[in-house]
Amino acid sequence: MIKIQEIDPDRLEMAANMLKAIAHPMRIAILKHLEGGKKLTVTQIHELLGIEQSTTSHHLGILKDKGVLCSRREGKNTFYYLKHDVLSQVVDCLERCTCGE
Amino acid sequence: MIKIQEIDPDRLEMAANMLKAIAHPMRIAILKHLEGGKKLTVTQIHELLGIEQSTTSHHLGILKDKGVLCSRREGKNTFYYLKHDVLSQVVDCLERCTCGE
DNA sequence: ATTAAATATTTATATATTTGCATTTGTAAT
DNA sequence: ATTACAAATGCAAATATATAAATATTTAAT
Repeated sequence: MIKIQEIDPDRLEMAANMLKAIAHPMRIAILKHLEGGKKLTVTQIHELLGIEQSTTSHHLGILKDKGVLCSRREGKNTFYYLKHDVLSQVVDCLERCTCGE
Repeated sequence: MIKIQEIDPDRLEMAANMLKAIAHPMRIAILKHLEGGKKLTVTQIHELLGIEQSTTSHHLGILKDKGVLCSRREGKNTFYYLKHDVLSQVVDCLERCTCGE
C-alpha cells in the first residue's frame, strides 16, 4: 500500500479547478449529454440547452481549458467530447449522493 | 437499461452545489484529511491546514451545508466527518484525472 | 472576392466567493 | 459569576465568475 497523496498544493489546485469547471448546472448538463463518448457541436449543445451561443462557447471553453473536454474541428463545426469518460461517472455518483438527503 | 436521467433542473442544481462545495483547494484538503471515516475538530483542521480559525469554520460550514460533511459536538469541540465516504473516492478519481495531462 | 454559417472573443454588468478581523455564542472549569 | 477555550457569525474588501450583446475569426460554398 503506497501513500502517494502527501497533498501537493499544485495537484490540489488542479483538482479544484477541474471540479470548479464541472460545478455548474449548465456544465453538468453538457457532460450528461456527452456521456458514453458522444461528440456534439457548439450549436447542437446550444440548442439542446436553450442558452446563448456565446454562453455555450464560454462554458465549453472552460471545460476544455480545465481538462474536462477535448475538441476537434471538422469543417465549420467543432465537436466537443469527454476527455476522461470516468468524469461522467463522477457526476452520476454525486447525483446519487444528492438523492438520500 | 433504464434512463433515469432526464436532467431535472433541481437535481442538476443540487449536484452543482455539492460539487461547488468541494471545488476548492482547502476544502479538498479537508476531505483528504477526513478519508476513511476520520473525525476532526475545527481546531485540528485549522492547525493541519495552517489557515485562520474563522476561515476554517467557514469552509466546514459550506461543506456541511451542501451535504458533504456532518458534524457532532462533544463538549467544547465539534467533530466533522464525511457524510458519504464515497466522496473521498470522487476526489481521488479527479486527482487521477489531473495526472495524465 | 463575397457571402454565409459556425465558433470564438471582447466587453460590460451583475452576481457570487474568498478571506480575515472583530465579535459573539456555546461549553466547561474554577 | 468569572474565566478560558472552541466554534460560529457578521461584516467588508478583494477577487472571481456568469451572462449576454456585439464583434471578430474561421471555414466552406458560390
